[in-house]
Amino acid sequence: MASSSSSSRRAAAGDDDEEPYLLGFIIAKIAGLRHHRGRYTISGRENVGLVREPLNAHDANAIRVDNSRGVQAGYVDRATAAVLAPLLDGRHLAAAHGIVPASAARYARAAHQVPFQVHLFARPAAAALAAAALAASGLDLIHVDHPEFALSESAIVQEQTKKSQGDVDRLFSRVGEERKSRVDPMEAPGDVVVSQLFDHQKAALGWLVHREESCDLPPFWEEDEDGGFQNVLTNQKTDERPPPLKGGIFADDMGLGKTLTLLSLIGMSKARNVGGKKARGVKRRKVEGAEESRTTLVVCPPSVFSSWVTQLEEHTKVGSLKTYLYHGERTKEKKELLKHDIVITSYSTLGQEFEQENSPVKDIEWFRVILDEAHVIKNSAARQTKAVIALNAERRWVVTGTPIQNSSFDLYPLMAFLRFQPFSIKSYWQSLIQLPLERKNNGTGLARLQSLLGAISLRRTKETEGGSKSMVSIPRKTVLACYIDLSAEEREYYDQMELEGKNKLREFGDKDSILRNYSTVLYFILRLRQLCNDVALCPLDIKSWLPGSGSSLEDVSKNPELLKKLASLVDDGDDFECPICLSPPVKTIITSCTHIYCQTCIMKILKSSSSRCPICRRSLCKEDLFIAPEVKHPDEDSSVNLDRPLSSKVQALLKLLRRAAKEDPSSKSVVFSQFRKMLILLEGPLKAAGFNILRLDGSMSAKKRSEVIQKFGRIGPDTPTVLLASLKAAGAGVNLTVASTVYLFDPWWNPGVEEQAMDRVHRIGQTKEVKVVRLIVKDSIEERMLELQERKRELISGAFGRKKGGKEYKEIRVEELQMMMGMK
DNA sequence: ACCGCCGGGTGCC
DNA sequence: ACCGCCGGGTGCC
Repeated sequence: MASSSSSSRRAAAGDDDEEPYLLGFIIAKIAGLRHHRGRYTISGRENVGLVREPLNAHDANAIRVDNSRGVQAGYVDRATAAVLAPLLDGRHLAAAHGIVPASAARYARAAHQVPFQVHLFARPAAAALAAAALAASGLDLIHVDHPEFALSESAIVQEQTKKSQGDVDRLFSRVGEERKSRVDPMEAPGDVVVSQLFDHQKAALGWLVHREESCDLPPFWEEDEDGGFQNVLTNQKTDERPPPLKGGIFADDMGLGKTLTLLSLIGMSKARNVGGKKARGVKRRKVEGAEESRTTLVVCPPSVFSSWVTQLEEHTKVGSLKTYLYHGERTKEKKELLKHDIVITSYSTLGQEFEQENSPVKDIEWFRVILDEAHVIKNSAARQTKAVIALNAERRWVVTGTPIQNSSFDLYPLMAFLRFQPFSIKSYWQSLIQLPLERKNNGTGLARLQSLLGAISLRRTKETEGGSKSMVSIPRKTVLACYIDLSAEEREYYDQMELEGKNKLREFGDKDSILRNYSTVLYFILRLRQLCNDVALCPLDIKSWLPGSGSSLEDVSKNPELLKKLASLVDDGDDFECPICLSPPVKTIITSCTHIYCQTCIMKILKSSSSRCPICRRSLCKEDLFIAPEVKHPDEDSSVNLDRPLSSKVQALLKLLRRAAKEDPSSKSVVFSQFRKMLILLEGPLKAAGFNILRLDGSMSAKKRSEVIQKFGRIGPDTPTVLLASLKAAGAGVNLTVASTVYLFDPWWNPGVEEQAMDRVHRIGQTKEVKVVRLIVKDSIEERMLELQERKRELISGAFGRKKGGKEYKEIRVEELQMMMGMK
């Protein structure tokens, strides 16, 4: 539901008055996530579409929520929909548009519902009425004059991309690099092409065939370990494999023989088709049935017709490539066209037919479309351009002899033609490429454009040729465990905590009771895990949280339940955000209903309107707000008490690191922990031992993070050799291949999370063998977590199938808890 | 009992 | 969903 624009007649000055503007937003919930595939693809700050479903059988007010790829994620919760639907239907609201906070996106795939912002647009004439209706309904309209919140609809898109400008550039340059994987050259099909190809043409042919037939993910897409797919640029996620980009830009210099190469490509698929029939009988025939044809449509300016014809005559066997010139007087029969291997037409012919009823070129599902001298589609408004973009074909090529990245015309139509997502979506193209390009003061736009084009195009000049690297293969990875004995003192703490936990569990008794007290059990598990790492993680850290300064609000530490909730959030290194301003909270407030906001954000709302929690609508008064102590910023915290003896695990890590440094002083390591605090605790001892270290965690801004990664990537004397990283901060796309050793400081029961961490180091670009060392405390919850990992792996690999409906699922969970506590 | 309370079924719309 | 909510079963202690 985009805000509609009245662009058709904008002569009169008063016209602007009709433009819808952003009234503000409300916080609603996406409900029913469990029922819709779109939940897998919700990512942080994703814009989601709201689609009114007046004919929904269950609720006439239904409003569907689609993710940015158009896949349904759920519905707007019933209560909110009941308010919004009449306003939308009555045109009091011109549009509504959702945005999902990053923290909510993180749990969307597991949750039943997540909160999100719904931005509301109204025309001035209807705005007052809409606002009044919203107020009457009890929904809190958060106005745009909120300090953190100055945006228009387009600003939302900008906001989304702005957040990681540095990351974005790194991603672009990475795409530019990775494309250069070597592709084998190919000989022209002898039964069609009579000429001998030059080496560079064979290489080009190999590349063209590779592009058409490889099943690689399109640029910027990566597969994650749970079988889903993520676009590292836009953060879109999907569980359906994005289709490969079959085609690209063939931009060799004039005179290198592009047309001959293309004829070889066309002959190739024809020849293969014939050969395949013999070799693979049934299978091939089935595929053929699904395809309409093997006919290639060539679109070019009429001046180039003759070039194609002469090249055909000169280089191909007579009659081996049947060609039809679709220009001037021409057939209307699809069948007739499909009898040929090549149909050549002009851009203007296509343009003419674009709006006609029976145009065979428009309707045919072409095997392949080639746009030759593609400059014609520079004007995105032109009918010809639209016609070309609308053509049906799986394989799409743009052929040009001029280096297009230096020319000034709009390349957006090209992306649209190639169906190269997300650049084929105008707003993405604009914000990622076009705007930076126009700003010009830095090279951002051009650099991105070049790597983008580099990823999908082949361009050789007459002077330089080749430049291909050998295919990358990744060296081996070995995983070892280092078992650690706790000191007598640590063991005492640990055993005591474990005993307490076991007693509690026994006290709860039956499964239901355990489930009711789930959080308490988790609390013990958390504490035990912390004790394995370092006594200092627990429980002193909670005591050390001092009340916020001079506020009239009550300190959360007087409310143990809420404190526990906050503690687990912070300890797990989860960076949460205020759902009102979508930023990390400033002066964190936790409500009695356990929702987290900035102090200013929530106060403003409570003052302005209904005094209810924007997330759960429970009524709130000042006594329901608790101020959380400022989460200490790591930098202020590095002066850790060094008098304390080092924990057994820290000592073990130091030993391992020292040994590795002795063997190879230049080797680099990454230490992963799930506890941000642990990383901070490690800083002091490691520095004291003479290591040059860096830390990377979730509390850092995207900019800071990329800075850290960059620094760690430097090679040479006096460069950092140890990176302390939190599992979650080193997310998808982060490349830590300068390191060759990984220390997993603490285990996690989901093996996938650890895999992901290892893969930051063990991935394309790694030149050394990778060693992964798990640090495991003997006879502790950590050993049991390893066992659980094993079980999970079995579960994942399907050994247990899918027989866990309802109760059985619960049983597994309770068993897990009991097992963790050493009771089964 | 035209109630309260318990506990199972249930879960977007 | 480890919730809330609905509606059926139930009914001194």
